[in-house]
Amino acid sequence: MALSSERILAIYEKLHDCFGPQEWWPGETPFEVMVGAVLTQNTNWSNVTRAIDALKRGNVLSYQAMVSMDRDTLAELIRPAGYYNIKAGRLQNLLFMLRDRYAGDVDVFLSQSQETMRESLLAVKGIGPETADSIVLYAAGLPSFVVDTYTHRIFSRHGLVPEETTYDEIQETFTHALPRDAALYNEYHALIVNLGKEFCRKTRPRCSECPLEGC
DNA sequence: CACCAGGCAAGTA
DNA sequence: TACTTGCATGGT
Repeated sequence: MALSSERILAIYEKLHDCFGPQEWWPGETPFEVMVGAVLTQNTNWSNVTRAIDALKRGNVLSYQAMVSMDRDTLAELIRPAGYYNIKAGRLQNLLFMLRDRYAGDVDVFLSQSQETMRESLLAVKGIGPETADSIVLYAAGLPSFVVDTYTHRIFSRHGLVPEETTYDEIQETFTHALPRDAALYNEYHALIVNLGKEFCRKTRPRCSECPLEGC
Protein backbone atom coordinates (compact mmCIF):
# COMPACT_ATOMS: atom_id res chain seq x y z
CA MET A 1 0.00 0.00 0.00
CA ALA A 2 2.77 2.38 0.93
CA LEU A 3 4.54 1.12 -2.15
CA SER A 4 1.71 2.03 -4.46
CA SER A 5 1.45 5.48 -2.85
CA GLU A 6 5.11 6.07 -3.56
CA ARG A 7 4.62 5.15 -7.19
CA ILE A 8 1.63 7.43 -7.54
CA LEU A 9 3.71 10.32 -6.23
CA ALA A 10 6.70 9.35 -8.37
CA ILE A 11 4.55 9.16 -11.49
CA TYR A 12 3.22 12.64 -10.81
CA GLU A 13 6.75 14.01 -10.57
CA LYS A 14 7.73 12.25 -13.76
CA LEU A 15 4.74 13.51 -15.72
CA HIS A 16 5.16 17.02 -14.39
CA ASP A 17 8.83 17.06 -15.41
CA CYS A 18 7.94 15.59 -18.78
CA PHE A 19 4.94 17.72 -19.75
CA GLY A 20 5.04 20.74 -17.45
CA PRO A 21 2.04 22.64 -16.08
CA GLN A 22 -1.19 21.94 -17.95
CA GLU A 23 -3.36 24.88 -16.93
CA TRP A 24 -6.69 23.07 -16.87
CA TRP A 25 -9.68 23.50 -17.15
CA PRO A 26 -10.12 25.70 -20.24
CA GLY A 27 -13.17 27.84 -19.54
CA GLU A 28 -13.78 31.47 -18.73
CA THR A 29 -16.32 30.91 -15.96
CA PRO A 30 -17.34 28.12 -13.57
CA PHE A 31 -20.63 27.83 -15.45
CA GLU A 32 -18.76 27.27 -18.70
CA VAL A 33 -16.75 24.54 -16.98
CA MET A 34 -19.96 22.87 -15.83
CA VAL A 35 -21.41 22.88 -19.33
CA GLY A 36 -18.12 21.64 -20.78
CA ALA A 37 -18.02 18.78 -18.28
CA VAL A 38 -21.29 17.40 -19.65
CA LEU A 39 -20.43 18.07 -23.27
CA THR A 40 -17.08 16.28 -23.09
CA GLN A 41 -18.59 12.93 -22.04
CA ASN A 42 -16.95 10.36 -24.32
CA THR A 43 -16.11 13.18 -26.70
CA ASN A 44 -12.97 14.84 -28.02
CA TRP A 45 -12.40 18.27 -26.50
CA SER A 46 -12.07 19.95 -29.91
CA ASN A 47 -15.69 19.06 -30.62
CA VAL A 48 -16.69 20.48 -27.25
CA THR A 49 -15.10 23.83 -28.03
CA ARG A 50 -17.15 24.05 -31.22
CA ALA A 51 -20.31 23.62 -29.18
CA ILE A 52 -19.17 26.07 -26.50
CA ASP A 53 -18.31 28.60 -29.20
CA ALA A 54 -21.75 28.20 -30.74
CA LEU A 55 -23.33 28.97 -27.36
CA LYS A 56 -21.08 32.02 -26.99
CA ARG A 57 -21.86 33.26 -30.50
CA GLY A 58 -25.55 32.98 -29.67
CA ASN A 59 -24.87 34.85 -26.43
CA VAL A 60 -26.62 32.08 -24.48
CA LEU A 61 -23.82 30.55 -22.42
CA SER A 62 -25.44 31.42 -19.10
CA TYR A 63 -27.77 29.81 -16.61
CA GLN A 64 -30.51 32.35 -17.33
CA ALA A 65 -30.45 31.85 -21.07
CA MET A 66 -30.13 28.08 -21.00
CA VAL A 67 -32.63 27.24 -18.27
CA SER A 68 -35.51 28.61 -20.32
CA MET A 69 -34.31 27.23 -23.63
CA ASP A 70 -36.27 24.66 -25.58
CA ARG A 71 -34.54 21.27 -25.55
CA ASP A 72 -34.34 20.98 -29.32
CA THR A 73 -32.97 24.49 -29.66
CA LEU A 74 -30.27 23.66 -27.14
CA ALA A 75 -29.56 20.38 -28.93
CA GLU A 76 -29.04 22.19 -32.22
CA LEU A 77 -26.58 24.62 -30.64
CA ILE A 78 -24.45 21.88 -29.08
CA ARG A 79 -24.66 19.62 -32.13
CA PRO A 80 -20.88 19.54 -32.84
CA ALA A 81 -20.25 17.94 -29.44
CA GLY A 82 -22.03 14.77 -30.52
CA TYR A 83 -24.80 12.86 -28.67
CA TYR A 84 -26.54 16.22 -28.86
CA ASN A 85 -30.06 15.03 -28.01
CA ILE A 86 -28.85 13.10 -24.98
CA LYS A 87 -26.58 15.92 -23.82
CA ALA A 88 -29.26 18.60 -24.25
CA GLY A 89 -31.45 16.60 -21.88
CA ARG A 90 -28.59 16.12 -19.43
CA LEU A 91 -27.77 19.83 -19.43
CA GLN A 92 -31.43 20.57 -18.77
CA ASN A 93 -31.43 18.11 -15.88
CA LEU A 94 -28.44 19.97 -14.43
CA LEU A 95 -30.03 23.38 -14.97
CA PHE A 96 -33.32 22.26 -13.41
CA MET A 97 -31.46 20.91 -10.40
CA LEU A 98 -29.84 24.34 -9.97
CA ARG A 99 -33.23 26.00 -10.36
CA ASP A 100 -35.10 23.70 -7.98
CA ARG A 101 -32.52 23.30 -5.24
CA TYR A 102 -30.45 26.51 -5.43
CA ALA A 103 -32.93 29.03 -6.87
CA GLY A 104 -30.78 29.13 -9.99
CA ASP A 105 -27.86 30.69 -8.12
CA VAL A 106 -24.68 29.07 -9.45
CA ASP A 107 -22.51 30.84 -6.90
CA VAL A 108 -24.56 29.44 -4.04
CA PHE A 109 -24.29 25.99 -5.56
CA LEU A 110 -20.51 26.32 -5.87
CA SER A 111 -20.16 27.58 -2.29
CA GLN A 112 -21.45 24.45 -0.57
CA SER A 113 -19.40 21.71 0.97
CA GLN A 114 -17.67 19.35 -1.43
CA GLU A 115 -19.70 16.35 -0.24
CA THR A 116 -23.08 18.02 -0.66
CA MET A 117 -22.12 19.36 -4.05
CA ARG A 118 -21.03 15.94 -5.30
CA GLU A 119 -24.24 14.34 -4.02
CA SER A 120 -26.40 16.97 -5.70
CA LEU A 121 -24.58 16.39 -8.97
CA LEU A 122 -24.80 12.60 -8.78
CA ALA A 123 -28.55 12.89 -8.24
CA VAL A 124 -28.83 14.45 -11.71
CA LYS A 125 -29.66 11.90 -14.42
CA GLY A 126 -26.82 12.08 -16.91
CA ILE A 127 -24.14 13.12 -14.43
CA GLY A 128 -22.00 10.25 -13.24
CA PRO A 129 -18.93 10.22 -10.99
CA GLU A 130 -16.44 11.62 -13.49
CA THR A 131 -18.62 14.52 -14.57
CA ALA A 132 -19.50 15.27 -10.94
CA ASP A 133 -15.86 15.23 -9.83
CA SER A 134 -14.83 17.37 -12.82
CA ILE A 135 -17.33 20.01 -11.78
CA VAL A 136 -16.37 19.87 -8.10
CA LEU A 137 -12.67 20.12 -8.94
CA TYR A 138 -12.56 22.41 -11.95
CA ALA A 139 -15.63 24.61 -11.43
CA ALA A 140 -15.63 24.83 -7.62
CA GLY A 141 -11.90 24.31 -7.03
CA LEU A 142 -12.43 21.68 -4.33
CA PRO A 143 -10.21 18.59 -4.00
CA SER A 144 -12.20 15.80 -5.65
CA PHE A 145 -9.90 13.57 -7.69
CA VAL A 146 -11.17 12.94 -11.22
CA VAL A 147 -10.82 9.40 -12.55
CA ASP A 148 -11.25 8.92 -16.28
CA THR A 149 -10.74 6.17 -18.84
CA TYR A 150 -7.05 6.98 -19.15
CA THR A 151 -6.53 6.82 -15.39
CA HIS A 152 -8.00 3.35 -15.31
CA ARG A 153 -6.15 2.21 -18.44
CA ILE A 154 -2.74 3.59 -17.50
CA PHE A 155 -2.72 2.53 -13.86
CA SER A 156 -4.14 -0.93 -14.49
CA ARG A 157 -1.63 -1.54 -17.30
CA HIS A 158 1.10 -0.63 -14.84
CA GLY A 159 -0.32 -3.03 -12.27
CA LEU A 160 -1.09 -0.29 -9.74
CA VAL A 161 -4.79 -1.15 -9.64
CA PRO A 162 -6.57 -4.35 -10.72
CA GLU A 163 -8.20 -4.30 -14.16
CA GLU A 164 -11.67 -4.76 -12.62
CA THR A 165 -11.34 -1.85 -10.14
CA THR A 166 -14.30 0.48 -9.77
CA TYR A 167 -14.26 4.25 -10.11
CA ASP A 168 -14.57 4.82 -6.38
CA GLU A 169 -11.74 2.43 -5.58
CA ILE A 170 -9.34 4.14 -7.97
CA GLN A 171 -10.34 7.51 -6.59
CA GLU A 172 -9.72 6.25 -3.08
CA THR A 173 -6.29 4.98 -4.06
CA PHE A 174 -5.29 8.43 -5.31
CA THR A 175 -6.93 10.24 -2.43
CA HIS A 176 -5.01 8.17 0.10
CA ALA A 177 -1.74 8.49 -1.79
CA LEU A 178 -1.82 12.25 -2.26
CA PRO A 179 -2.18 15.30 -0.04
CA ARG A 180 -5.70 16.74 -0.16
CA ASP A 181 -4.88 19.58 -2.53
CA ALA A 182 -7.12 20.84 -5.33
CA ALA A 183 -4.23 22.30 -7.32
CA LEU A 184 -2.45 18.95 -7.23
CA TYR A 185 -5.56 16.98 -8.24
CA ASN A 186 -6.18 19.49 -11.00
CA GLU A 187 -2.71 19.08 -12.40
CA TYR A 188 -2.49 15.32 -11.97
CA HIS A 189 -5.70 14.56 -13.85
CA ALA A 190 -4.68 16.92 -16.66
CA LEU A 191 -1.29 15.23 -16.91
CA ILE A 192 -2.90 11.78 -17.05
CA VAL A 193 -5.15 12.84 -19.91
CA ASN A 194 -2.22 14.40 -21.72
CA LEU A 195 -0.18 11.22 -21.34
CA GLY A 196 -3.10 9.02 -22.34
CA LYS A 197 -3.87 10.95 -25.50
CA GLU A 198 -0.25 10.77 -26.53
CA PHE A 199 0.87 7.28 -25.50
CA CYS A 200 -1.88 5.17 -24.00
CA ARG A 201 -4.67 4.72 -26.48
CA LYS A 202 -6.89 1.64 -26.56
CA THR A 203 -4.85 -0.24 -29.12
CA ARG A 204 -1.50 0.92 -27.66
CA PRO A 205 0.09 2.31 -30.84
CA ARG A 206 2.99 4.21 -29.27
CA CYS A 207 3.32 2.35 -26.00
CA SER A 208 7.07 1.81 -26.36
CA GLU A 209 7.58 5.58 -26.28
CA CYS A 210 5.58 6.06 -23.09
CA PRO A 211 7.68 8.03 -20.58
CA LEU A 212 6.44 5.77 -17.79
CA GLU A 213 7.76 2.61 -19.46
CA GLY A 214 6.59 -0.90 -18.72
CA CYS A 215 3.10 -0.54 -20.20
C1' DC B 1 -11.92 2.38 -44.65
C1' DA B 2 -11.71 1.62 -39.28
C1' DC B 3 -10.90 3.56 -35.00
C1' DC B 4 -11.19 6.87 -31.40
C1' DA B 5 -12.73 10.62 -28.06
C1' DG B 6 -11.71 14.29 -21.00
C1' DG B 7 -19.37 8.80 -19.99
C1' DC B 8 -23.67 7.47 -18.67
C1' DA B 9 -28.04 5.12 -18.60
C1' DA B 10 -31.08 1.66 -20.28
C1' DG B 11 -31.86 -2.83 -21.91
C1' DT B 12 -31.22 -7.87 -21.69
C1' DA B 13 -30.88 -12.44 -19.48
C1' DT C 1 -25.79 -9.10 -10.75
C1' DA C 2 -23.11 -8.99 -15.19
C1' DC C 3 -22.73 -7.91 -19.76
C1' DT C 4 -24.26 -5.34 -23.98
C1' DT C 5 -26.04 -1.50 -26.59
C1' DG C 6 -27.43 3.38 -27.86
C1' DC C 7 -26.12 7.89 -28.24
C1' DA C 8 -23.30 11.11 -32.84
C1' DT C 9 -19.96 14.49 -34.38
C1' DG C 10 -15.43 15.31 -36.28
C1' DG C 11 -10.36 14.13 -36.43
C1' DT C 12 -6.57 10.68 -37.54
